[in-house]
Amino acid sequence: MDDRVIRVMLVDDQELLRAGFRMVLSAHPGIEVVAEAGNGVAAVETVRTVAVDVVLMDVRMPVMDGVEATRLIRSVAGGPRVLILTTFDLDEYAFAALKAGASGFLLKDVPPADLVSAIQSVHSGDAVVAPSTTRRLLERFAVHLPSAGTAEPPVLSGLTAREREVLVLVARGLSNMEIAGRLELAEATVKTHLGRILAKLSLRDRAQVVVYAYESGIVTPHSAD
Amino acid sequence: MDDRVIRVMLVDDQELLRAGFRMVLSAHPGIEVVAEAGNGVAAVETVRTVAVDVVLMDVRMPVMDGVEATRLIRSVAGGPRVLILTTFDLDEYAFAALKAGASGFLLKDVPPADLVSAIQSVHSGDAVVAPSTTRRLLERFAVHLPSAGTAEPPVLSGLTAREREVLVLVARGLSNMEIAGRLELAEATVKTHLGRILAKLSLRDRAQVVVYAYESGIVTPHSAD
DNA sequence: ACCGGGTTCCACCTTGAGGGGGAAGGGGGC
DNA sequence: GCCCCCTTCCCCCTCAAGGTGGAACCCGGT
Repeated sequence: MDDRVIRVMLVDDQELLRAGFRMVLSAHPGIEVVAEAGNGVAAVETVRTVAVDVVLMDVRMPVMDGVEATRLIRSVAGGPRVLILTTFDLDEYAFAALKAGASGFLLKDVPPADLVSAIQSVHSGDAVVAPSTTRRLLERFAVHLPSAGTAEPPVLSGLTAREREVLVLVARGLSNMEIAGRLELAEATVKTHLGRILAKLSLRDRAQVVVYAYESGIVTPHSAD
Repeated sequence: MDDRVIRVMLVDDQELLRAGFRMVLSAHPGIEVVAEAGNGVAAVETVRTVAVDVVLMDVRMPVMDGVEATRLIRSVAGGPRVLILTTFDLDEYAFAALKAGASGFLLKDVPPADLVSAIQSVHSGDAVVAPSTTRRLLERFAVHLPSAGTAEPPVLSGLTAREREVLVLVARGLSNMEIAGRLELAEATVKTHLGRILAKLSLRDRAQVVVYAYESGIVTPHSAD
């Protein structure tokens, strides 16, 4: 059914990431990267002139985000199918993108083999969802939560880069000493960062940090590290 | 994480089909077929005596069908996960099986490589759905339909009822004193229970309890209480 | 009657966690 | 240069947390 190669477009604001995907995909004879774009507007314009089968689309981008770009691309008949790529396993983005017409949803740390098969599935009209997201999807489906909910944004905005690193490790259940070892810091430094995390997020102790991390989607059950 | 092989049980009334699956799976060193059954009743009895990690379950079977067998198998704590296999892409069966506690749903014509990765995904706690079914699932979800939900929480191995109560509150970020107040207990009692929880689950502190609770699905993000 | 497990609570002890306060280097903005 | 913020690390202090051991009660099975 697939005699021709699948023509893929990469849409992501990070060039480095696009380069990585291009390298992975170019290793496969059945796939060819025929176009790239750094934001949603460029992506929508490109699919008008270049023949594309599948779009790999980042969610977070400047100018126009992936959800809106997906909606515009899918609004055109015979247009390419869109496969969403994100860094975090955020359900809100996933569902918004799927409602906008995306055919699937994958994490950026997807193994190359899975990426290829996902592209093939999408191209043949099927939908794919990252395993970890599928589980949540099924849970929502089976339990049928009130849903439709507009979940709150992950407000870790006030946190510095270092603090976010510490937060993630706290959320994995590590002690201050273990975190210090992992980040090659003194325990005192870790305690300083953690103290600021607690203050900024209005949390009391590390256990609440773990709760916050899961509830906000910063970490997700069974996500690769 | 997966040093041991994954122990699989095949449940299908057609011997020929079991033989086919057994051959495919035996080619993989990470998977071992340790049991087989020709109907739901036999399957339920077998999982009581044989250690099984993943059950490949047919839906249509004499005596007891796969949906009911799945429900019974999943009602036992620490029981194996169930992956549903069907010949036709019938949504009704898929959804019924998923509601009964199945971790996934595949067509019998699944490529061997996909079957193996599906078994591994299910074994590691993720859910898998055949691509074509995923698409229907998403379509249904996008419209969000109503459905009668029977959500049963996963039962913990070894933990007593009281310990599970304490565990849930710990997983919500409460301190020992707060838990004591909520359950109308002395703090000493809460500490006793928590101590046993830590010992039984091989955890170090309450932060790891929170991680465990989320990872095992005892508590889930966005759940109203 | 006896035993075992669950639940409740106590006292005692040790340590990691968290808060307060300070200090020093580096880098970006003005 | 100066200031601000991030990052790094220190000391001191307090207390919740976790570990150990013991005890009492109830209930169900032997």
